[in-house]
Amino acid sequence: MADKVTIATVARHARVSRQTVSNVLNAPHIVREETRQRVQEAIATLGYRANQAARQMRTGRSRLIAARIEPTRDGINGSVLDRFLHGLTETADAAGYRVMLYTATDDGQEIATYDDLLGAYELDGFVLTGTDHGDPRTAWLADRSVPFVTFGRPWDAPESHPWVDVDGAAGTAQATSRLLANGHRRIAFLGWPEGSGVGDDRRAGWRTTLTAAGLDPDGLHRETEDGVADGERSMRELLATPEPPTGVVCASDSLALGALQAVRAVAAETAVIGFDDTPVAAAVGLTSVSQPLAVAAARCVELLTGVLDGHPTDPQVLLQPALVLRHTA
Amino acid sequence: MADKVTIATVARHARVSRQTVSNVLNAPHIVREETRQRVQEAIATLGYRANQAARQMRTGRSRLIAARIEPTRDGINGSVLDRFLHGLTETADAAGYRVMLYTATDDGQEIATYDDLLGAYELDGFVLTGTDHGDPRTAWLADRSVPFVTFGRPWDAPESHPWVDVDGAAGTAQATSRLLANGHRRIAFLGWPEGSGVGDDRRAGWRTTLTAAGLDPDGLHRETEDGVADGERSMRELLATPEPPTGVVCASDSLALGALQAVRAVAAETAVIGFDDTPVAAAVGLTSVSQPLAVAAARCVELLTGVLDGHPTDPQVLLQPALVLRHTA
DNA sequence: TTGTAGGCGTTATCAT
DNA sequence: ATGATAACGCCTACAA
Repeated sequence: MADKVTIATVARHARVSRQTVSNVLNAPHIVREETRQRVQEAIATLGYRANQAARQMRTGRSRLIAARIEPTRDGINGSVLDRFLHGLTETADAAGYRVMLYTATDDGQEIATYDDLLGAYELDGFVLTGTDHGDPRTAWLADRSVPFVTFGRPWDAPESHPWVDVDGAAGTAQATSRLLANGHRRIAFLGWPEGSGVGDDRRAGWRTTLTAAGLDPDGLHRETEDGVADGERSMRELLATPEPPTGVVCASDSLALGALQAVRAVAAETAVIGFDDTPVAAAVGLTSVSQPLAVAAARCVELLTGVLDGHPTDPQVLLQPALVLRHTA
Repeated sequence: MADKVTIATVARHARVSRQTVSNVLNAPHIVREETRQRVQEAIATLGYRANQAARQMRTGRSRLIAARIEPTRDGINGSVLDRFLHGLTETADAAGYRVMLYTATDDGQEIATYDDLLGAYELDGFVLTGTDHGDPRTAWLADRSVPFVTFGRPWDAPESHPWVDVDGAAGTAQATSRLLANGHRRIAFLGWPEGSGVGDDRRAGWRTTLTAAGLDPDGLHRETEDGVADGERSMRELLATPEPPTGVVCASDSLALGALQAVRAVAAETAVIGFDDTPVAAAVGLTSVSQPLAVAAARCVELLTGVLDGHPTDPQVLLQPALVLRHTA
């Protein structure tokens, strides 16, 4: 490794004081143009980079944000997080921040990790994913006034902290409308047990759309855990009813894939729409609701850096999903 | 936020000097047991955490390693990286390191990022994925003696740097053997154009196994880009030959999924085996070769921290994949 | 507009 | 075995 280039090296090279170099970096407007040029040149030729550790010691800011990486549970929906993280890293980078990863198996452990991360690395902020009712993590962070954003609404208290989310109800409403437009009248919904914010939201979009069309949603929905097998089982049940649905909207691509298998097993023609537009959906030709993940990630970074850099933006962002049409509906 | 707890706070609380606290942390053996206990207690009650920035300034080490997150290209194979990153984060954590993310669109840009990261954050090391023949990135890092490990062999010079890889040839050999054991004699291979280390390796496993069984592999393989549509097209070609294969081994789950669709389209019974055991494979019941990604990640961290902490281990690790049997073979 | 002095929290060196 | 002192690179007063 070459000799370390510090602010002093640059100062010597540009024949100015260290302070002037620092000013060029942090307050360019107070430096005379000619001097600024000379310093910039020196910086470029020497390949100087401000040492973050030293800067952090002085300013207390690390320009680091943390995000959790989860153990691809079901696998199919895991790719959502993957794409979100990628977007996060790109946008953070552009804003001069870096993303640090951590894992946690439960909320308690995750909070302990916050403590660690904050103490050791003085992280500037957190991006949380998968929040739910009464999330202890947000309370902990808020108590200590640690800046954070969640990707996902706080279902209890919508205005309690900055968040970015995708309008799931609008997504399932779009899906349901699509089926209605195609002439379907008996449209079912496959989702998760009542009580999860995300799941209830997605079901609501389907329900209100059906109701608005003068149709009765009763008996046309099934609730299970998220999984291909669960989706298949539920769909079989629906297909076995006296008046089986001719179309089904699902809360996830996993459920949709299961539904699709059930449909094909009995050689039915039932239309199927999934949620998340995962690679699996693309691969099997499944019509699915797509979340704008890159945009969501970018908004998260904007919100966070806005707070950090003192130019806060509108703290709640609800993005609209889009229906990606393929072969199944 | 509560008052910052520094080494001085702990020292005062335990009625020792700052240096003694530091010694308890970094060289416990030279501190008298009784003193050590008292200091440990103070650390615990105060919730003290060594400030990494300050430590880094002094030692020049950040306890940070970097890994790239890629834009889920095909999507199906993207989950491989996802699972690898998760493993990386977990193992690094256990070893006292943190993972920092970066993105890059090409090798040149990635190298520029190394420069940034090294200059600004003094990263301790890198974990590279997806290396190929004559990779400029490894050369750059080696030139500057930056510690790094690759997940993937340097196909040119196997001993040039530490790496961890999965034996792809062994994987396709297993797959081929499985088909042979099931009585298949015409076993095809769907892979990528010659020239990629990984692709050639996987094809070699199939070829040698067939040859060893006294069978002729000629004309039974197709090379395309990686994608579901490509796999389907190639498989259609093979199925249209006078003596179509009764089984096919694929270099990826994407190709295998395409192959499966081609097979089903003509209502053939051809056995299909994929590679990577992605969630898609699990979802559609595709038999696939599974890479031990968590283990690979753990080995990468071991290799890297071994070098960093001065107890280097065997620098080349080749792991064995396993065949996951499902419905398609 | 530019230069000087001090300190952020830690650890290495040296002295006790 | 323990303590004092200096230094890592930077930034923020303040002085010139």
